[in-house]
Formats: sequence, structure tokens, C-alpha cells
Amino acid sequence: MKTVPRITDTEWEIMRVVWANHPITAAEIIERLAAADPTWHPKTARTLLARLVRKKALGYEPQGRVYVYEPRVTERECVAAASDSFLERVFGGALTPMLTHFVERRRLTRRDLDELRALLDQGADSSAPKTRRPTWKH
Amino acid sequence: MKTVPRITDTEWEIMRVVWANHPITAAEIIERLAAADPTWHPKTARTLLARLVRKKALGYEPQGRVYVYEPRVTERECVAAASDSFLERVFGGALTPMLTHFVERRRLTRRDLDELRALLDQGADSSAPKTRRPTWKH
DNA sequence: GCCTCTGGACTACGGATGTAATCATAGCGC
DNA sequence: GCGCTATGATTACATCCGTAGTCCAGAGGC
Repeated sequence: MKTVPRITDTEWEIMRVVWANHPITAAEIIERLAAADPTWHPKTARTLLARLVRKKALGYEPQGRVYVYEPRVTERECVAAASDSFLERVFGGALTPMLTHFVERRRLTRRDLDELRALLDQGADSSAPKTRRPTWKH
Repeated sequence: MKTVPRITDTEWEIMRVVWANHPITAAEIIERLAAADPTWHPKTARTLLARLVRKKALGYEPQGRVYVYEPRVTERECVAAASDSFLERVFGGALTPMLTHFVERRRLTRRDLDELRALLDQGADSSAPKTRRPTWKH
């Protein structure tokens, strides 16, 4: 099982841009970041790009005198890793309480609910390792 | 809206022990941590306790010559804050994709599924907020 | 050809984090 | 009474993170 590098808060913003637009130059990444949030400083973005390369979350290819970036980890992998880590940290690994928590926040539209119901129906037949029950009651 | 202090990975382990067992002394916290994971070093735990007090996540009361700790933030608050932050970071704030992701991992028992279905049904009755549409896209 | 500008490389720096060791002090066993 | 021990206080320290600034070399304008 491949281990993905740990992506930090701000790094996620960069990764999302790259995943959605690769191959992409630093200049364009910076432009898109700034479009979404004008407080992004170009230097900061470049530093983070370098760090992501060092972490092997991104790769690049010199193209003339600039670099063109590519993800070296998929969004799926990273989402899965971050999700596992979150689940473990906050819910002690217990999946159902976590889902319960989110569903209870009731910010779901009727359509969301239908969608999820359909998903649950599909999921009904799969083998399921039991999740660790949390010590606290929900 | 009260802002809860940011609880880090290892701090969560301590907080879970305190939430489940307060009021509780440092010695007992350390004992419980070590029981769950023998690699916990007492000194490390004490450092983290001090930090959690500084962050006002915990409070204490001298009881003879030892401290008795109490949470100063509820588990609910912290779970909600951590969940929001996770949702924002990894899913850009989009709730349904997040739920979809977890349900798709198919680690749910049939009973979990039933439970969730029941929850969804409840949610459907109680005002599906089509007026309070969130700003983020699904 | 020279100067400027841009893009990547390297440097900076305070605060957070994980992991612990050292210090000082107050009881407790003897 | 006195030293050992447990407990909280203080200190340590390498990394990581967010946020930039400085340095240097090549490309282009003129």
C-alpha cells in the first residue's frame, strides 16, 4: 500500500489546482490561486510548490525556461489518506459515528439525501470489517 | 460563536481520555494512555497536558499535591470544529462528496447501513433546507 | 551589448508539534 | 531527620508550516 505524503492545509489548495489543471506552469497555478483568493502571495505559492516537489506530491518537467507541474499522487489517494487520518484522530476510527455526526448537521438537501440513500442501498451487500466502537456514547 | 482551540493529533488522544473520565489526575491519564499504547512516555503526556491547559482546552484544580483535570471544551465542539476544518481542507467544503467518499469505502455493516438509513429518513422530514442552500456547490 | 525582468534556488524566521530531559520541591518510608 | 521519589515547572530541540525575502542567471527589450 503506497503511502502518500502528508499534505498540509495550504498545500491542499495548490494540489487542487494542479489536479484540476495539469499539466500547468507555476505562473498559471499562482494566477488561479490569486483569482480564488487575492491574499495569495506568489512567493508563498512558489515555496509551497518546491515543498510539494520535495515531498514527491508533485513532479515537474522543464519546458523551456519554466517548469510544468504534474501531480505524482492522485487526488483519490490523498483524499483517502486524509480521511483515514481524520477518522482516526477525531472519531477514534469509528466510521458510523462520524457519518452520523455529519448527517445530523442537516445541511443536506432532499436531493443529497436521495443520493446517499441510493449509495447505501448499493453498499448493502459488501463485506464489512467492523469499526472500533468509540468509548464515548453519541 | 465560541472558537475552540486547535487540538493536534496527539492531543486528541489525551482529550478523549479526559472527556471519558473526568475529573481525572495526570497519573491516571498517563496510565490509561499507556494501557492503550505502551509507547506513550509519561513526560510527553505531561507536556501535552500543560499545553492543553495553556490552550484552555483543559482546566485543573489542585487537589492536595496533584492536579485534577477537567475539559474546558466539550467533545461536541471539538468534533464539530475538526470536522468543519477537514471538510473544508479536503473536500473544499462540499459535504455530499465527502459522505459519498466514506460510504463508498464499504466498511459499513448492515446494521450501520440501517442506522444511517434511519437517520437519513429523519433528516428528510425535518425541513430539508432548500432555502438555506449553502454557497458551495455539490 | 547592456539593462531589466522573471523564474527558480536558497535563506529567513517565528510559532506549532512531537518527543523528552532536567530542575525543584514536597511528602513518605524508615 | 533524611534521602528517595513522584509531581509539576521549566527547558530543549529537531521538524514542520505559513509566510515571505534575497540571490542569481538567462531571455528579451532597446
